[in-house]
Amino acid sequence: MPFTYEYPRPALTVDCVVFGFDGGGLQVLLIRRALEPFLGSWALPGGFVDMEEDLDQAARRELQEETHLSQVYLEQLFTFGTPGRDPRGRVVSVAYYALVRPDQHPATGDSDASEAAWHPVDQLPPLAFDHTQIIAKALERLRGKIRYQPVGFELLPKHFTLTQLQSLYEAILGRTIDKRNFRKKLLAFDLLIPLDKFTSGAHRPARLYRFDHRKYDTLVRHGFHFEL
Amino acid sequence: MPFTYEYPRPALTVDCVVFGFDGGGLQVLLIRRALEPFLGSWALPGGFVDMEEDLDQAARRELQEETHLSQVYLEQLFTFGTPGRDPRGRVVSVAYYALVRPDQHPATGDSDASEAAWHPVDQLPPLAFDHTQIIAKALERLRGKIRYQPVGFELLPKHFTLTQLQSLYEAILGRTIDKRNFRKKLLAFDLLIPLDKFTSGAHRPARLYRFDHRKYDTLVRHGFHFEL
DNA sequence: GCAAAAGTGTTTATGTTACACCCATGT
DNA sequence: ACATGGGTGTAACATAAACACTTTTGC
Repeated sequence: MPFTYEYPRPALTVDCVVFGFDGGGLQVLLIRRALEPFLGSWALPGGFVDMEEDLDQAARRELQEETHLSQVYLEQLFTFGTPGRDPRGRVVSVAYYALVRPDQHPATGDSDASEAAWHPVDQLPPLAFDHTQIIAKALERLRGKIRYQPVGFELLPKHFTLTQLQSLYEAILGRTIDKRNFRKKLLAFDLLIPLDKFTSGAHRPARLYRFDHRKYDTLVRHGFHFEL
Repeated sequence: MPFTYEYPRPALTVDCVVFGFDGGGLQVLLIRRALEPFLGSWALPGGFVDMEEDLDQAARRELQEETHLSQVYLEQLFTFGTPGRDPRGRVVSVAYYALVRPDQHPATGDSDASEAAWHPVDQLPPLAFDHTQIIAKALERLRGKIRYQPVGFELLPKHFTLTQLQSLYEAILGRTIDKRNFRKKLLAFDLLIPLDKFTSGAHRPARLYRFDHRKYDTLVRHGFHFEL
């Protein structure tokens, strides 16, 4: 069947808010724009959606192309379409957010053409388009989500210590948490598998754990609800 | 600045999942399609986004045009863009969901050209496009949202009884709730204003309440978090 | 032996659940 | 007077919060 709509069409893009955690604060991955408009400004990785690809695919492709990231946790965030958000004309953007583990982080100041760099979420430079707003919305979503879904693990190495996990929660939620209560509560879910592996370094070694995705999925199917 | 992108563009539409509550179960407002494809099928109200209008505006306009609804609670849900979801070609749809009060309900079997009718969410007819999926996603979102944001009030008359409110929660959450505990908890928020107005009818009159939106907004600004 | 981070239990306060009877009205 | 839905409190239980010291390592 031929495609016969006569309506004018907005351009359609995807943009990705990529979150990372370095042990200290939450970071966002930005690229320097190599094209007008906003040439040279920091911006979210993203670009035009191809005619035959799904929206998620478009987001993954752009991430790959502009930041060399693949295999990340990715979720649709919100669609931004206010007329005027792009100086060139009507552009509607489907925004996504991604969570990447430290071991997946591309080096800041990557050799590639499109320079990508991590920026602390609370000290962002001026950004192209409405990307500041998009990041604000992504942060809000992440803050809400982390409390009732175990997405935090996507920001940590596969093997992590309870202290790392706690620091992550503290960084995202923006408040301190009692160590004993935190550990008690998380271990009570019985979703963290203790490993026979420990950190080494200047101080007492800490036990490493991994998150039991399989068990979590099974529990969810049986109506289980993770909460903080 | 002229608009110079050379990329092919998907068509862009909005679709609205309109929820209503009649005291029994949760309902969705559907229209019969007056055009191909899916002529005569039930579908969500929706249509093409104009070049100069915001996405929310487009959703409100389509609601007005197809169901005569205005002034409803409206929120963006998700953007559906899988190639093939529309037999005519690539169409990306930004889905919204709306909550309407019983006193705003358009009469089922409206006189207008586009026939609109309420359908119980758990007994939907076959729908056009991927609208069944869109409704499923909207329901999921509503179920999640009602527990931590006081959106339920948008589905009730401005003045309502505690029993109505409880029935609504039971309908959406799909389980029964203890009457005394429910009332205790809700009244403890101190966000329901008791009125000097009562229902009349066959039995003991029930006190009417209204939700204190102002106070809620103020509390939220001070970090308050409504939950169940 | 000291600095630095890891690890561990108990008590108290708070919130959640379970549960049964009387009340006001229309017919 | 009876049928129907409206309205109310308390005790048991479970969950969350507060809180301080010992352990292990590298230097």
